[in-house]
Amino acid sequence: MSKKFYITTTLPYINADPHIGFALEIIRADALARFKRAQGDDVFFNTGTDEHGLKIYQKAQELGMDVQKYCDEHVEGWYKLKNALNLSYDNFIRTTDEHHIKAAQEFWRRAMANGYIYKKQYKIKYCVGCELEKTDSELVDGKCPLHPNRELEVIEEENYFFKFSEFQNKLLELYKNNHDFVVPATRLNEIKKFVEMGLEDFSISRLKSKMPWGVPIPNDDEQVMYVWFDALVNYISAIGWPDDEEKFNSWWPGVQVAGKDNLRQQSAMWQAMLMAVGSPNSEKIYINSFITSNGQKMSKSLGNVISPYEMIDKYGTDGTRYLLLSLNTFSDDMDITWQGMDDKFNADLANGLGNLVARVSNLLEKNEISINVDAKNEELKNKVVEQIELFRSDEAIKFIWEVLRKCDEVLTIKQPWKMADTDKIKNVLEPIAQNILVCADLLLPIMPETAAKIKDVFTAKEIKKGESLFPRI
RNA sequence: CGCGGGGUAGAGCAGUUGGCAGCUCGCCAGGCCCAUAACCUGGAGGUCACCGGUUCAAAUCCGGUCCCCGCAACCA
Repeated sequence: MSKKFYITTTLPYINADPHIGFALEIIRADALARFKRAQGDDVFFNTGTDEHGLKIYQKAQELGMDVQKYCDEHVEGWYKLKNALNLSYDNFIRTTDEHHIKAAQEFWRRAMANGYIYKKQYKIKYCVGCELEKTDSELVDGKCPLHPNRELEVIEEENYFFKFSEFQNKLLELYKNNHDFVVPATRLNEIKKFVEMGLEDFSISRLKSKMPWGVPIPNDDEQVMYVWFDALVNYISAIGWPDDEEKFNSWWPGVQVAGKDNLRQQSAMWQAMLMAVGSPNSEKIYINSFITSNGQKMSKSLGNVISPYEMIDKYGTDGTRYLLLSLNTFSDDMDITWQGMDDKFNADLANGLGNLVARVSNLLEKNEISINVDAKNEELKNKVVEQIELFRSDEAIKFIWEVLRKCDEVLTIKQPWKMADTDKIKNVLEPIAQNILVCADLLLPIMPETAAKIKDVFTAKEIKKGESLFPRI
């Protein structure tokens, strides 16, 4: 029986446009999913959209639209990403899906039955100027930075709370017993420290009168679930929880990919929630760093936003996948610029891989040579597999490019274009073409179309040079 | 003394069982001419933030200083 592998991204908020950071997240998940499939594993790859909450509700109100209809329209922008980035996900969940809503409610019931949900009064700081609730971290000197002359109102509200505080020791134990539960290690360390400092219960509901756009709470008409409480449940509702237990158990626990802004939610809160309903914890959580542009956070006001669609226009789907997968997302925030990406595209893809395929296939065509395609390079394969397993596609790419570079070097030294004897030419070109084929195989999870094209070129009976893979920019 | 990360060639980075300081891009010179003005070779360029300590030997270990960046909870 083949191994089961479940991987999921986080669910982006539906009202925003697809962000480059999410593109990175989902491409990385996609590459790992494709890799596992190529290894023969049975893979389930989940993504989707988070569709509840105040922001979405307000936006729909602004537009005078029915909220569900607003979501139905906006989800199209997210569906588009599948083709644009050539994603291979098996499931696209929407938190407004009927099944998901029922799952979230069942999750609530069980957590409640186990004594981890309770009601309490709590104080909200409210800025009349903004007409918004303010958290302490938003305040400057105890005042709203936008309206420093107004006093904040304190409103008492009764909400449901989740007993997060009870899970401190269990979470610490989880981290202690699973040294790579959160990858990279620095993030595990970060969350460990956070949990060690002590946990406070958090509110998981909102008054329906103020914000009706949420999952209804079982046995309470006055409140709805706070958006992320329901959203997190998607990771298990997507694989059949709670009604299809067999399916659920066959896939869970799974691997999660998230941005560093999600470290707490995924590796602490969500894990505590799973404990609260008696489900196993996640298998592993990969935390990506952020992508910055010109050293700054991308923001509309700075005008330095790079959208995935712009990248695709310029570099193509595989070019975009390559550039993003070349980043080391486990280090500091990664800075990208158009100039830098142009340079890398030209160096690695146009001058590197593309040019190499062109020169080799051209020589094979001119001399009418076909090659034995049964090629192996175990050493390279092992190194690449190891890195992909560690979620280090950037390192895997480095190993592959070392080999490609070597191919260029051998060509220059042996100068097969000067040779007259076809056998001698073949002796030079065949091993090179075979190495390229091995690389193509290994590149399949990273650049699926390009890998297929390269395979087509060199496995043909009559090899033809064909179109260039990556024209220079 | 809140928590965490970082400061290595012009740029981006790698480099912990301590042992002549590396990679990619860019730059300069040469080679090659099959290929996408592509490819190959060589070179210039760094007192590894600073100060002190341990050691035969420190980018790497220890102590201190300066600077930068995240987070500080319900911002899903």
